[in-house]
Amino acid sequence: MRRNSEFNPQDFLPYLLNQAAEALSLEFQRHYRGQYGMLRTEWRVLFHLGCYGDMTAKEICDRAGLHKTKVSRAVAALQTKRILTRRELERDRRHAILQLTAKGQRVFAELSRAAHAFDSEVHASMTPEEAKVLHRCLIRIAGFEIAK
Amino acid sequence: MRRNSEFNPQDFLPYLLNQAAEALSLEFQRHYRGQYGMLRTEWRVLFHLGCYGDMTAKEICDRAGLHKTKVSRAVAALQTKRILTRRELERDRRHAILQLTAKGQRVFAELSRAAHAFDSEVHASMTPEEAKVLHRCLIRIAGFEIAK
DNA sequence: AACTATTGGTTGTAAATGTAACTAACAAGC
DNA sequence: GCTTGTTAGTTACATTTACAACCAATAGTT
Repeated sequence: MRRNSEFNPQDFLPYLLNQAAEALSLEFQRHYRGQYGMLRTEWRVLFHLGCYGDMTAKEICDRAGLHKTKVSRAVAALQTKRILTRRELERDRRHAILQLTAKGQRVFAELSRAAHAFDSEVHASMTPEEAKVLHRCLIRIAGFEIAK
Repeated sequence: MRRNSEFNPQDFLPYLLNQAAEALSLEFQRHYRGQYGMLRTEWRVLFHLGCYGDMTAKEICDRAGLHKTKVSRAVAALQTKRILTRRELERDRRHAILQLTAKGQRVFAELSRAAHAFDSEVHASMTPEEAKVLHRCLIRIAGFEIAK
């Protein structure tokens, strides 16, 4: 079979985007996985709680665009790791506010520093203007929905 | 717990990149999954064979950055779907050249068109210069390795 | 030829994910 | 109060993926 020269994987945005995302994720994973045995979803939940403060699982789902079962399991795991605790609301016992423990805050601080450093390292490979354009495009794409 | 205002998920490149990649992948998945019941790795294998012509599983692994077990299973699945066939080399019976069947070529042509259309749609949300910068940055990031 | 190493690829099994069904708490209508 | 609906969250089960062990073919060494 002959080669199709009109199109190649690197020019297909979903593909390229995935390669790039995977490269960075794999690399950064070493920090939360290696040091704390956390999974990606756990790190994300921790990240959100650390950045935005206490909130319910539902709020994390909405903000992070994660499915509730994923969050549910991540929360359970973080709980057994003594990284967060749940506090039920008396006025509505369906809700539970999640909050980081002292340990959770330390871990977040640590990973947050690592994330910062990592981010800087990646940004070092581009100019400030490139970074700005990249950020803008990604934000736009992340909110991409079926326009049809 | 109080909010950490110095940093937020949207500013962390691996996170943002993941959100963007997932948004596009989920969206495009409808084409290969819905129409042909293919998994992402299968679509990738098909994509590579369609774009670059016949090759061995190993070559797909290297080009696509996929693990051999993933490719092995995707190839098996595509084989039972009559999308590709394997032809063993006489000079080295460890290798098998994978090639698309007529059906495989039709499916590739179809999905390739869809990919093109999808790509254009995404690019419509940015200027040509933005697209160029985005592409350049992603290529660079996709090749990102531990520099330490 | 016999012995080890390497390579291409597959298979087995555990971990992780997605989907749907479920429970419990509350809300609204009657 | 009782039914119906909704919301927050969990659990069960089927797919998918990751990781390691494995097999078969070849290459390299003696």
